[in-house]
Amino acid sequence: MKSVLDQIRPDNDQANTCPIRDVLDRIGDQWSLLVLATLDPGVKRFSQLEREIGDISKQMLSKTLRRLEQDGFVAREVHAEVPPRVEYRLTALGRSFLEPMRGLIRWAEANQAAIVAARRRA
Amino acid sequence: MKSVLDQIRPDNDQANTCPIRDVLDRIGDQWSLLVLATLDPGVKRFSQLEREIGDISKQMLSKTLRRLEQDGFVAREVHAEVPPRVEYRLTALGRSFLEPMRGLIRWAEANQAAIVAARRRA
DNA sequence: GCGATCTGGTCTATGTTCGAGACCGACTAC
DNA sequence: GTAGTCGGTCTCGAACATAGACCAGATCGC
Repeated sequence: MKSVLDQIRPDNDQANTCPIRDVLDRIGDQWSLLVLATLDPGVKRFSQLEREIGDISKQMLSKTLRRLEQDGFVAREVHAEVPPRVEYRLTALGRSFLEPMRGLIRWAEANQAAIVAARRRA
Repeated sequence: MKSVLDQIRPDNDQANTCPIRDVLDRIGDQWSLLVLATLDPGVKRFSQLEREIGDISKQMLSKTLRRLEQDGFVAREVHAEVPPRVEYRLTALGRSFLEPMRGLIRWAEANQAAIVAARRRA
């Protein structure tokens, strides 16, 4: 009778690290998912990500990329040229993460109208 | 050749409201998902949610619940008694949202070890 | 030479958000 | 009268995000 969602609750983590809270605290911020999605088609440079995302600040892009790299979602490759060239790409882990995300995205597309309607009613 | 994930990018929204960004900005915060998950088994009262989640402040619980109610994920029912009794329950929309979430949660469970390992390596 | 330009960032000042915890009304139990 | 219950709200300081200036180091036009 235990729901998968039970796993999300804090009393379920022996070592003070509930997997879902851990993962979602890093992914669920304003930008991480957006960066991952933008990186989905292939390798991109810093300024390319900046342009494509549009409304992210350099600082947040930098910070987000560094954390995603730390966590093994993206790989960073520096080319020692002038001007410098830095490339970012998804790792296998990053790509595998986007799989379940697509389900959520489909849900969002299908149900946004309902949410907007509820918002208007309220 | 268009990825579903393309939908996430800002240049895809005519009316400045990309469905996925819209939905995830509200759901992807620290607490919303946690509240929804806690509400999954059934009706709960305010202080019950507070106790079960544990590390949420009253303010954030209140704010999160109000936004989830606004967006049509949860329903709020006040019983005019003393002391007051307020019950929260998932709506059909809220329940349907948890479906795709389960995929993400399974991914988190399966891959957290890899993330922790990457973090240690970095 | 002299400046403008390119890149991938960092630094700083300002604004927004968050958690802790005090406080509240209305009523009950002692 | 004093304390406790419940579902919140208010205030305060701390943490965090944002915009935008700034940087090095090399190359380009003139």
